[in-house]
Amino acid sequence: MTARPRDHATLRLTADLAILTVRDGQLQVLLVQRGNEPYRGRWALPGGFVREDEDPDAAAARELAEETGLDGTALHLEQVAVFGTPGRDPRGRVVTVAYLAIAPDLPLPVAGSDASGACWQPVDQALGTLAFDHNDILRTCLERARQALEYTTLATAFCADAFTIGELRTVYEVVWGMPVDTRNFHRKVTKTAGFLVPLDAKRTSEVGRPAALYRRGPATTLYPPMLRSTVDYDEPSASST
Amino acid sequence: MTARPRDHATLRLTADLAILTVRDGQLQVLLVQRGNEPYRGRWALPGGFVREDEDPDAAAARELAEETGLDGTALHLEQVAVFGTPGRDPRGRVVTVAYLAIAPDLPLPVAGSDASGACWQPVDQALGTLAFDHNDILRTCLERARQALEYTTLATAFCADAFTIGELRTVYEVVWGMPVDTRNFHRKVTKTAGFLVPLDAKRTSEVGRPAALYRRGPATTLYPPMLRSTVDYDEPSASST
DNA sequence: ACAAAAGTGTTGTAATTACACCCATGT
DNA sequence: ACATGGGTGTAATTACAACACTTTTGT
Repeated sequence: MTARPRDHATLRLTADLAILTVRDGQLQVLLVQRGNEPYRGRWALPGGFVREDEDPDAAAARELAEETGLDGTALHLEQVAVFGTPGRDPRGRVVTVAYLAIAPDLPLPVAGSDASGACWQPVDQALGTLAFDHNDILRTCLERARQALEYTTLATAFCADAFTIGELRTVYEVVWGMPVDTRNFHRKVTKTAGFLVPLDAKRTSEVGRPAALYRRGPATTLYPPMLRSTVDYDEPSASST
Repeated sequence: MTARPRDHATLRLTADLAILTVRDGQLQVLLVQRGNEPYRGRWALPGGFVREDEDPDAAAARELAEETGLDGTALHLEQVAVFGTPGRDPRGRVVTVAYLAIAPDLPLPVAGSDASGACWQPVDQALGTLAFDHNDILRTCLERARQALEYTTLATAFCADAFTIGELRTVYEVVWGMPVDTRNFHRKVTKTAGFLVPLDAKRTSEVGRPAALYRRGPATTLYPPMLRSTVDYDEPSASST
């Protein structure tokens, strides 16, 4: 309990975001290009320092709003994990809180970003190329997102205010990377109370029968869950095994 | 990207632990009594500062070993959430990483603790009385534990090396706070591949038929999950709604 | 008419629930 | 003998996977 000198090293805290969306039938993540050393010119997850009188969650919401140009509170944002291995940032002792954010397919090419460049990239393409330990962070956030689709109504966060069941199904297929039976999916989501609220409108696309439009319902959890055929749920563990 | 003065406030990081166990048919948590201001004399979750060249996960494992007197790597330990609201600690800017740890019913009354006192307390009794924001932290960890019992084999972490199915069932009943059908539970856990490994021994208690002994199997996930009748799964969200 | 996507029906199977019932031990 | 907890059998119910099939639009 007595504070010995090395017992309370001061450090800096950042909030890094994995902002995911579905664009062009792919799962994409918002990246910024680093303008300074280290990793100058490399792509990284957007993020920034937590300010002196700021809650980490608030810092994440602020970053999210800055990067997307949208009101961050309108988007899904959740804490995922802390990454604090010494040496993970060459500039010194920096611990980061990783956040998962979900955005609908934004029309804008991301304005107002404070980095030298920002763009959406397919996660498959981004994984393995990122600066710092951001590949690990992205992988962890991806796993969280895949899991959340099973047990929660998170998938609707990928959709605009009004969406069709086909669009929602595409979210599942893209995030999980596997096909989902259209017929069973339709029944499942329409019969889960509170998942979808039907609207009195239809959307007619280029081809095919017009689809009914829905908006998000009040439910946040899915019971029974929407299960993937191949199950590989793993509880995040901090044990040093 | 340019580092303005207030953009990288330095702060101190702690790791706080909710160490849970089942004792006397109750879910209990390990608490320490604070020896210094603030909250002197109040009970709090064990924890401590993350050292200068230490990973937060390693700090948690170290604290766990100190408090329980056991090798921390033998116990289940997982990151749960970050609590960093400014003002949560009157001593200054302190952000904490909350960890959930699970221990079997330890025979020792916790030796070697560095706080002025340490003891197991029923969580029902502890909730609402703790120092700092530890009530919130404990509640969050509890919810995580309840959830993990559904989808993972975490319950075995509450048991000693060898245990009976009845003991395992008690864990579920105590953590969930609801009765579990003995017959169906037995079938469920014995038919889930990799959950339990039968031992060639039986334990005969004071009364009743001797029960077969088992040890943990290699499985970490439960499929299909062990579902509670009343479902209230809620994904932790950091959105400032 | 045809292609394409939306949406409904049906059937076999897996899993859960809610029981009744038997087994092995100490007193 | 009987109480107590361990363990098995069975039937009704629910949910799901895998299909065939119909509907509604644009070309």
